[in-house]
Amino acid sequence: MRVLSGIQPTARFHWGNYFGAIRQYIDLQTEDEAYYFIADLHALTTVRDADKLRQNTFDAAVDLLALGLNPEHAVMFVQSHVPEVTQLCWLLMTGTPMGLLERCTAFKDKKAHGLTADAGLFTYPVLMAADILLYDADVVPVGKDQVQHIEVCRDLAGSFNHEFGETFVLPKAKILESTAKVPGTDGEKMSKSYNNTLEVFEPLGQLKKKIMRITTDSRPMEDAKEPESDHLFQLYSLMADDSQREEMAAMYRRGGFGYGEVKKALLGVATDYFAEARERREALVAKPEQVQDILADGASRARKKAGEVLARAETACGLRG
RNA sequence: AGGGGCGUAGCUCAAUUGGCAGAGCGCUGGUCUCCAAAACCAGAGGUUGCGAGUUCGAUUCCCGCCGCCCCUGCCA
Repeated sequence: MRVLSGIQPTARFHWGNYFGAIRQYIDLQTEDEAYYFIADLHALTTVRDADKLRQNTFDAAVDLLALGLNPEHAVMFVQSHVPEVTQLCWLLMTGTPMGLLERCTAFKDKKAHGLTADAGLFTYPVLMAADILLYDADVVPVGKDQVQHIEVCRDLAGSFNHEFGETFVLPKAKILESTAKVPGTDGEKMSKSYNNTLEVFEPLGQLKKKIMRITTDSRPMEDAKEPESDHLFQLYSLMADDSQREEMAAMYRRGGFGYGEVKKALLGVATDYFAEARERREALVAKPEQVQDILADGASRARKKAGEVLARAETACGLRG
């Protein structure tokens, strides 16, 4: 079994990213083989600032390592460090029906929002297919919004296999149960595009300000409140242990205490929850060359596998003897 | 490719005949609040797409380029 997952370095990771996806990816790293890459080629479709892209890519690497991604267990690399992916992308693109891409909702959505659609955005699912097929991945953990792209990948791999003979492993999507709802500072789903995020490695002073500004309802302190329906409690539950959660729930039901208290408690558990990761991050930032070494090692391991698969595909379609 | 329209703050848009670049929303800080929200007060934010030209002076006028939208064609 080989698990593969990529993450775009478009912004710093927030709680929604972590509890919704990253944590699960990291938990899967002890599968037989795990490949994790930072999708800088995909990020290039939106991040059009060289320094920013460089910095984002480095930050993503450091953050993932700090959050527990272990290069001993998983192959961790930067997408563009394995140029084979763009070569495979072309092989796949030659057989890709336009209609398949036009049907992808991610593309339709962006276009509907008036964003300029360039060819890179349009062919994004093909690059994603190359990402997956290049490493013979069996399992791709994704949120449900990405399931369609996995289907595209299977379609492309299937038709290539049909035309040129068995070449690619057909991957399966592993749909990540969104076990926990992660609301943002306005109570809506936490998302960069809603500008309501709390970042995992936010400076603590800033985190405090953001938490204190989380929107609440206007009920007075005295009222008893139902904890499950409150987004402050939902956030608290993500990071509190069982006894803390019970205690907080009891406080809600009893009434007589206010949201200000909950926010302070939330800041407390959030600080504790990510404290070790923060320390690890500090240590890594102090030694950037160590991070680069990890990425270089990951790239060379990834390229070994990628070279095999690309050669197989090139032979199948007649590009090499 | 030809014709037309557009390009100004993060967003939507103003700016008289060519005369100190503005408003709303958003953002930041403050008052208030258990914390917020609302309300009120204050503040930050700009190479006016890029480049050249005319002019004492260009967001405004002329020329070139780039990008986006519409119409009409052309090619495969």
